[in-house]
Amino acid sequence: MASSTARGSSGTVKLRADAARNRTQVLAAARTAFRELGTAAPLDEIARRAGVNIATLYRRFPDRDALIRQVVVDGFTLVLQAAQAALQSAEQDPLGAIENYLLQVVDQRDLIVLPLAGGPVTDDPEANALQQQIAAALDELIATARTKGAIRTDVTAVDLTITSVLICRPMPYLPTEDATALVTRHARIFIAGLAPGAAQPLPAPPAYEDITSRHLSQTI
Amino acid sequence: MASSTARGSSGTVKLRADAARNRTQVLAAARTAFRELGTAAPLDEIARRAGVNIATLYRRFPDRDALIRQVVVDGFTLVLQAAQAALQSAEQDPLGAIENYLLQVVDQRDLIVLPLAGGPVTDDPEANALQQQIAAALDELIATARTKGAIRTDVTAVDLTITSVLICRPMPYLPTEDATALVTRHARIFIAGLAPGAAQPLPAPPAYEDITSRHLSQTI
Amino acid sequence: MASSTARGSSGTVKLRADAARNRTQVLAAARTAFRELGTAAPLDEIARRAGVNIATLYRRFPDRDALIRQVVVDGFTLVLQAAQAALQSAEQDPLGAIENYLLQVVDQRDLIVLPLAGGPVTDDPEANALQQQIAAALDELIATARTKGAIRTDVTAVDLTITSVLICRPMPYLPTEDATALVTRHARIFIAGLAPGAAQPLPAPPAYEDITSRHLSQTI
Amino acid sequence: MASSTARGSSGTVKLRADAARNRTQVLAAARTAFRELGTAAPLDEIARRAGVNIATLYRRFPDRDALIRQVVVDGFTLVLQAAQAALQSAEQDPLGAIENYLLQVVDQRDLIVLPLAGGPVTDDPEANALQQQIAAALDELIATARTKGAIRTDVTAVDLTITSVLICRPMPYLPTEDATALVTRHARIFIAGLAPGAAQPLPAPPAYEDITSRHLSQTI
DNA sequence: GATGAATGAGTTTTCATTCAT
DNA sequence: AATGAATGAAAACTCATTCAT
Repeated sequence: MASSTARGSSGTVKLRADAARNRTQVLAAARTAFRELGTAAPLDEIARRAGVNIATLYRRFPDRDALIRQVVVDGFTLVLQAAQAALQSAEQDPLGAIENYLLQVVDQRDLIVLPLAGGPVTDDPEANALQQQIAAALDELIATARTKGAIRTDVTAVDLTITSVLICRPMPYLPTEDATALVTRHARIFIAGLAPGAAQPLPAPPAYEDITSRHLSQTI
Repeated sequence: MASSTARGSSGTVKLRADAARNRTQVLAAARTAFRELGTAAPLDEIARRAGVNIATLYRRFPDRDALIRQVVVDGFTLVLQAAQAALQSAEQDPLGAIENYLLQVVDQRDLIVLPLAGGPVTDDPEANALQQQIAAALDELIATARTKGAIRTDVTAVDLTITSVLICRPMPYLPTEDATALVTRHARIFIAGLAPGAAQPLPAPPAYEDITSRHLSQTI
Repeated sequence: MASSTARGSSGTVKLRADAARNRTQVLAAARTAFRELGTAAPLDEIARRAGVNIATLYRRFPDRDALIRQVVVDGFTLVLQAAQAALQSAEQDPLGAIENYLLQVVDQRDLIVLPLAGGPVTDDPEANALQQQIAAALDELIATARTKGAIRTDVTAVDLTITSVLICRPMPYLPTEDATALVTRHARIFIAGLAPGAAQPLPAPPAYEDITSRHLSQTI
Repeated sequence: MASSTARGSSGTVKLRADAARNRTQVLAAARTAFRELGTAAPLDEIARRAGVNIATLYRRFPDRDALIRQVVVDGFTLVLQAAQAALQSAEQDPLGAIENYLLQVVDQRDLIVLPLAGGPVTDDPEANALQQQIAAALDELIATARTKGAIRTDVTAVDLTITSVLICRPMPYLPTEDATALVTRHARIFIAGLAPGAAQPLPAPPAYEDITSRHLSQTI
């Protein structure tokens, strides 16, 4: 999928084997470079890490934005998979399903580059579509849990969204294991806070529409 | 303070009025530029936003690092104040004190630029000192709360630290109010999760020392 | 004028002496480079010829277009001066005035870089204004000459315009003197052809409006 | 001819049908690209316009020069045909023959890419030969006309040459019909100026030898 | 014979930093 | 103290050319 095809003017096309390999390597290098250096990371540094010539990078991704977009789409795909996997067990164990979702996001946070300081994600249709699917899945997850009385009634899918974003923010100067350990703890405490009866009611979240499209496309 | 003095070879000196004003403006511009563009934001862009010449910026801050350092120190100062303020009420209402701390950080998150992707904070003695004071205050806050049985026993000051970091991460493409609303909700749920009896015990956090000094100076 | 001022967002500003000198040199270098290599001439080659750093060139002219535009405007200015000078003697000697105009353009053709292959002139207001003044002056020149019966009645100002363009086209691989000699002869024959009674009536020219604005701005 | 053969080490060879078609398309694309963008036009842009792969272009034309050379030779061929056609009627109507020549050049100017700013034509034997034949034909045309007293005695074949060059210069930003109309008028006026008795004697042209070979090969 | 792909060598453009006013 | 200006070095981007399929 993302790793072996490219979109041209006439839809998705199959790449030659070596080209597909290069494309994958560039994306992997971009992912880590973006996390370490921000989305303004030098493109030739990315090419170097990927072991390809800078012009090869440009052949696959005509500009920085195209590269960012694909990295983001790849990340969104993983998030969607986590959400859909969680839905499987939502009926039996709603809170556990939410926990599974968040912890899976934590585990894969190195691969999930949500838009960072330094560069917007333009309105990419693929990203937008994924985003809506994620929202739908999280909505269902929350609805199921609420129906079963497994979570506070004032928690919404938006809260899972923003938590996903925060969890995935890179912390470049912490060793990966430490960052993961800290974020895991954070997620666990957050999940505990989802349980009903615990606390004061939450203030109203912004309307989902207000943070969608352009805006949310930037942050998850 | 930070806005009207500068450290030279002979210690802190009083600036001329216009110079002090320029310095303040540069710091404000840097703060927002860092949040929007990352700490690699062009220095002349910062000068432009501050309405001063690039050479004037250089006169105040010999290099990018000096500028970052001061912005971070200003942010740390605010965090420390929030922590110390919270300590005042810790005896009477420990969980409320923690809540006060976190919500105050949320409220001021626009002013708190904790180190971002794109540039490390070098070992600044002033930043390090503040960081230790923050750690001490949060330690005391947690200790008091734990003694009073107001929080789960497996929660530590480190959890407050990492939460502060996550809360303050910029979300450049969300309108400020929306970002704040979302983060506020996140903080409230997290705080609820701090209450005792709620959940499964947490995994052990990394040793505080492991994430301190160079490392933590980068992430809080 | 063009050599010592620059237009910023707040109108025309006086340049520092050294900056003005650099600006002039860059324009001179651009003029010849454009004639020799086309408007796609490497900008660093132009900077080199001007004896300034490439970044200095960019400081004065934010992109290639700005540079082209100014070179064109400078050329248009010379053409306008030639047309207005010719008007002085139009009453006494109409055909001689036209001849003076064309031969003056020939003489200065090295300084007159009318838009060349390789780069459009965007709709620059200054260029457009000059162009209209040129058209007005040539119109008057032709009208006077026609009234006096000094030229064929089917000749129009457009014919002078297009002739100016052709005359000024660079011939990079001819020695300057040869090119000038050849073009001078060409102009003289053309002028002879303007006399009345000589030849068959010409086919109608395109409407002036049709070749004005965007279009004519490209060719004179 | 030019469109269906290629010169290899063993002389001219017949191309396979598809190869010949590709070659023709490349030449046509090159012709327009050169007129629009100058002879420095990107080769892959030319390949794109021709609908062939860049490597296919290279197979036919080993370098840019070979491509330019063929385009120029094709143009020279058309010019020669026009000159020779004009010679047919030179005896009966000398001035009409000259007019026929120039107007035919005007009509075909889109197909005639005489060397442009941006790149020299190397000394191609085929081009040189054509050029000499053109010069001979124009010489004869002028000689005949002069003998018959149909033109001014100070006009030479060089004047026809330079006029041909000027006429053919591309005016990329004018609609083709407008450009042609304007140039047609220009040519008609010029032709009128050729008639005897009209004007002051012209200054001497540069010696034919001085502008021949390398130089003239660049400009006609 | 044709093409997708890769690359090295430019060229353009930006930016941190220093200098002269 | 502040600014306009200049510059070297880096980064973005393009393009001619060759190679493998």
